[in-house]
Parts: sequence; C-alpha cells; structure tokens
Amino acid sequence: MTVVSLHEPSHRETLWELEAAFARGDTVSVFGECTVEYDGRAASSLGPGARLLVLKPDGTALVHTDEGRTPVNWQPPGCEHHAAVRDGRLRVRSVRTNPAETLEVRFSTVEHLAAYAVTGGRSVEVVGSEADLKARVLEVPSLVADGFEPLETERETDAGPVDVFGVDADGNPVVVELKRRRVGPDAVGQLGRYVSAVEREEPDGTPVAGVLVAPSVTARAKELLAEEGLELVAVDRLVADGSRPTEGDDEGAERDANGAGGADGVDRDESGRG
Amino acid sequence: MTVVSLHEPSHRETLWELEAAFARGDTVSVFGECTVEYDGRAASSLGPGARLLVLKPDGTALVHTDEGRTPVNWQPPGCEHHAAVRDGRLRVRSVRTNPAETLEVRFSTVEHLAAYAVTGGRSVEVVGSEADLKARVLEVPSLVADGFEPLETERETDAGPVDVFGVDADGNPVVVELKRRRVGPDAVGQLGRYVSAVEREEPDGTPVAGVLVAPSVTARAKELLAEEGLELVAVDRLVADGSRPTEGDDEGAERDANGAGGADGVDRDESGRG
DNA sequence: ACCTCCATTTCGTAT
DNA sequence: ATACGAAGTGGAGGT
Repeated sequence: MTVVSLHEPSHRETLWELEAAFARGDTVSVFGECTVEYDGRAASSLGPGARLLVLKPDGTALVHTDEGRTPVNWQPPGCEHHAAVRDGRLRVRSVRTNPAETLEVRFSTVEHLAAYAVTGGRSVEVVGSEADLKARVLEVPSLVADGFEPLETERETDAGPVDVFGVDADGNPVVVELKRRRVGPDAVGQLGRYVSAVEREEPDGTPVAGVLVAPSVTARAKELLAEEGLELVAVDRLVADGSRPTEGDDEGAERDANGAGGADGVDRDESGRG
Repeated sequence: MTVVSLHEPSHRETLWELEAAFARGDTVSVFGECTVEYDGRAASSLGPGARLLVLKPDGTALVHTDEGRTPVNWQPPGCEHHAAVRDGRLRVRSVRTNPAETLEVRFSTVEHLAAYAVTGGRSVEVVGSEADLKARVLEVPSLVADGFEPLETERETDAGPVDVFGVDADGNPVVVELKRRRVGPDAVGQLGRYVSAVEREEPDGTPVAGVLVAPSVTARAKELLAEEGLELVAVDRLVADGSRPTEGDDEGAERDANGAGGADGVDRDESGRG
C-alpha cells in the first residue's frame, strides 16, 4: 500500500485513517473546513474557512490557506498529533512541551484525506550560501584587500564568532564579516561589535580593521560604516564568474538516498503551457 | 464539485487535472517520487525521493519531506506554475521574476493528487506580539522607570524608528526598545544605535537613557548592555496578569453539553505520532 | 539545553 | 520598488 486516500469521508472514517497513518509514519494531507486555535509562545484564533492541513510523522503540523509561503498556523517538529471525534466532528491537536504549545484544528467538514509514506532524500545541497562566499574569500584573499592574509575562520571573540580573521600587509588584524546579500544596519552593527571585541583583545593602540564583504549596502548602513571607520568590499557574484568552482571531486558526488535514477535526459527544456 | 482527487493517476491525467485546478484557483496537493531543481537567489539540487508538493493559486510552491516545518524546496508567492509532460513524466515549474527564480519538480511517479478550493478566513489574530508589549508599556509606563513618561512611538531617528520614546523624571530623553522574547547581542546593538542617534539630535551633554524591555537577556547581551551603559527591564508576561488566558473547553469540561442522545461522539480517541 | 548566527528567511509597513 | 525590523521566525552548529 503506497497511498491511502479518502474522498469526502465521514469524520469518523477520517479519524480511523489518521490514526492508521500516524502508526505507519505517513505524511498526511487533509482538505476541509476548519477553525484553528493556537496557544503557546503567543496565542491565536482563526475563524472558519477552507484549508489544507499537513501532518508529518516528525510531529510537524501545518495549516495552509490559499495564500503565502508561511502557514497560517503551525506546530514545529517534535509534537505529538492527537486525533479525536467530538460531537461528531474531527479534531486534531498537536502538542509539544518546551515551550508548551498546543495547536487545535476543528473540522466542520472533511473533504479529503491523503496519506503517503514520504521518505527518502531530504538533504538538499544549496549553492550560493555564505559558506560559498567564505570559500571564495579564502581562495582569493586579495578580494578583501591587497596583501590580506586570512588566518582563521569563525574565530571566537567576546562578541561572537568572526567570519574570517586575518592580517593586512602591515600585519595588523583584520576582521571580515561576510553577507551573501545586500545588508542593512544590523550587519554593520555586527561587524562593529566584532571589531571592538578584537580591539579589546589586542595590545592598546593596535589598529583593527573591519571589512564588510557583501553585494551592496543600504544608504543607512553606508553611513554607519563611515561613522565606525569600517570598509565595504562589494562582491556581487558569489558563485565564481568564469571559474568553475574547483569542487570537482569533493562536493557534488553523493546525495543521501539511493543513487537510483538518471531518469530522464538532462536537456534544457521546455515549453510548459500552464 | 468541491474536491478533486486522483488516485495513482497517470502523468498525463495529472497534467490535465493540474491545469484544471490552476484554472479554478484551487490549492493542490501532490504525492509522489520526484527530484527538485532550484535556481535563483541561490541554487540547489535535490535527488529522488517521495515527497509532498503543494501548489497554491497565488503562485506559492512548497516541496515537503517527512521532516521539518520548512519545506525542503519552495517558491514564494507570485510565481506562475507551469505543468508539462516530457518523456512521459510530469514536470511542474514555478517561475518568478525579480528576483528571477525557477523551481522545477520532476516526477518519476505520481501517487496522488488532490485539488480543493481553499478560501476563506486567512487573517489570524495573534496575541502576545511586540505590539501587545508596547500597549502594556504605554498603559503602565512605570514599568520602564519610575516617572517615565512616553511621548512617542515609532519615533524616527537617523538610525531607524524607536519603539517608545519618552522622558524620565528629570525630563531627560529615554529610548525604549521592546522585545517579546529573550534577546541576544543583536537587540542590544539595535538599542545602542538608537541611543547614539538620539544623542546626536539632542544638545551636547544631554544624557540619553536606553532601556531594553524584554523577558530576559543572554549573558553576552548583558555584558554589552553594561558596556554601553544601557538598562534592562525584565518583563516576563506579555499578556496582562489579570487576564485569564483563553480558558476554553480544554479537558473534558463541556462534554455533557448537548445532553441526550446526540452523544455519538467518539470522545477520547487519540493516537500519537510514529 | 542554551547561545549565536544564517536563511532562497518570509512578512508587513512606511518611505 | 526599496528599506527596515518583527516573527509563535526555523534551523544549524557549537559549547
């Protein structure tokens, strides 16, 4: 049995199938009219409406409307899902502790339920993260400054870990903060805190440079940089331009599941008509 | 027709029904084996596995595995969904511009499709937000300091809007930053920037106080507060004390309400997660 | 468990 | 459109 589906089931039928799905470790999708109550870190109440409820075997619960990437209500992983029928109506409660939070979905109608053993590859390799930017800086330190020499990454300071720490051509300390996208005042503040922390560590009078490496900064961030005597190095393309990232054998080889399918050919598509 | 469901459909059938669902403005749930490619602000590749794909009429696409609140891949609202069959296999592309991003889901098997007109209430009333904390501070200004008098909220400064601005018993300016939860160094930096900005606005020598109102702070944040001469006011309950928290129908209270014979409800059926 | 920070953050509001 | 900060942020990695 791969997938179970109930079309316009009774509330009772839905309950049975939900329990069976929980027992199997299936992921469940339920369409229907419902209200939602949440109480925990905050509290909320959602009036009646047609929605999609997704329940995962890891204790995640998602209530989706027809809009938005973010669920209108949810429960993070680690909950226990409980289903029950009260007054002839299906209720699903997802509960967790630490923090104590409860989500309760009360259905007035259940239109559909589908349950399926969702398993397999769940780790995705993302390219273009801050880690990639760091790799690029370590590969080409001159991006930061002529004569810059990286010494350490994630170097611990009083103010937290410094992305890249090194010295300039004169041997003076340089603190580098990396951001993969356009930054505002927060990132400047972060860099400022790191620079101050390193200044406290160094002998009095040692000049400590702070460099923000990012595609661009907002106007206010630029002001703040100037005020605090920090520099900006604008790097717009994280992924190397012409340089195919030397990863070759290192990174791209294996994903997590079965190697399975080359499946279909990798020709650049397409003419999707929607 | 309220809900459409296809059990183990062919790829072609799925395509037809997807297109019909898009045309109707339905929200769609698809279970099946697939791979996922994403390219946009970053890039990623997800190997084959059994997953849940959700497509919304507002252009949202979500690819969920059996774990986590966050989709393993997604596309935010504003996309156009395109479905096609290539080499006998269903492909769904969700594309947007600004930034240019593409998500492509290639199915090797389609186990199930369900489509439903998800509409209705999507605005949720949340209690316990920063706005509530602000209301509480304005209601009881002495929480911040004896003799504190709020003058303005969201007061604009060079460094951004100040949550609550006012004066202390001596008439000196006070900058208040509100946080609904335990805060780290970032919030202290934020408050520090606001205080500095106000100091620049005021006549030289005017002492400007900075107060962080939050349930608690981390050790490092506490140090930073001390360094910058800022204060902490610990407020643990956002929701007013006196107000009983939504005590509803929780455990078995109302059970007997509808008396008589109607009690065909299965009362305490429960089941836990897998 | 707590702390710190990244994120394809998303989301809302004001400029 | 961009900017700025909140969010029930979530999630990873370290201590």
